[in-house]
Amino acid sequence: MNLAEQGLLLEQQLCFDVYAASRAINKAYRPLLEALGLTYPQYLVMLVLWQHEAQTVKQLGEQLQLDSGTLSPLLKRLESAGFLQRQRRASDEREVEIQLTEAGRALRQQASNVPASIFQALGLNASDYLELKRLLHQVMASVEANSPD
Amino acid sequence: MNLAEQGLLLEQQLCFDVYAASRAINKAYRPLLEALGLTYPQYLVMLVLWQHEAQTVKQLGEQLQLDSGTLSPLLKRLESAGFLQRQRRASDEREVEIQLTEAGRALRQQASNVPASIFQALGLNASDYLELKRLLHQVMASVEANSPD
DNA sequence: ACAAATTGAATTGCACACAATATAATTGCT
DNA sequence: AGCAATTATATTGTGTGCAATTCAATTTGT
Repeated sequence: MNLAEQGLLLEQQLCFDVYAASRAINKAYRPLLEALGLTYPQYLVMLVLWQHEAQTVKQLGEQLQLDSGTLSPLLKRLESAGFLQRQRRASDEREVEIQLTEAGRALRQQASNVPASIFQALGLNASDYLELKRLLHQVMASVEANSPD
Repeated sequence: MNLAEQGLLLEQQLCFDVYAASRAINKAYRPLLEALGLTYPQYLVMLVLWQHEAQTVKQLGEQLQLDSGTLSPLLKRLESAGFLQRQRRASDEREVEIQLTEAGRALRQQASNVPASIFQALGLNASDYLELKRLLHQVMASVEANSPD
């Protein structure tokens, strides 16, 4: 087997591992978030909003690296669920401001035990946790330098 | 801010990083694979088939951790594209055997430069590459121990 | 001032993911 | 042999992701 063919084997490793780990983590969140009526991407949006209540779609997209094609329908579902409201900003009618409802704020308390449960499920000690985070950031920085947004 | 609230901040870090890195990597593959007429999940299926030509849907699913709900339509698209054929196995008609076509085999040569390009784009040295792989495997093992397939 | 370019969201179209269900074939049990 | 349980795949329905397009509002250049 030549070098190129080896690549097509080794290849599958790291990138596939990131992809598989992402799906495995999503699966771990599912039962916890189901109790809150959220999917994992919806939970991420709520996390951002719990930190800073009023955000435009664009600001959410920048933090989550998601575009309006993903966020628009997701935010509508969260609005239907009663967790937030969407309204055009008066100062610039192109922007849509997202605000939590009381139910959306209340959900934060119910979610308070989720992070610890997940951390537990990941099975990493503190230093491995930080090391993994560092390596993922390095990968993202490199990849985005080559294929910018 | 109490501990639970801190978790809802820190929280976003590692799991979000894995999720964001997975999407960033997918984006890096996109232009390379577009030239081959493949998506990233389709490329993963082809990688497995290049290693071992004849596989059932179940065997592919075990290696990729994907179920028939994802694989069935994906394999039909690869069949439409002319890269593989699907046929019921005579010895057990519940199984569908996937076989590469000549075009599917030929695609391997065109893909031979993809792994090196991606490795380059990841911007990791060999030891970081292995460390990241190790940590992701550890996460997957822990997570799957808690929420088995 | 005002046409052209830009910006922010939404929409459309396509391709995953995955839970839940359905269907058909095989195996196991008696 | 015959029926229940199991197995392998497909289908359905919901929810992302993201490229490409559209549309309205704002900003820019002259």
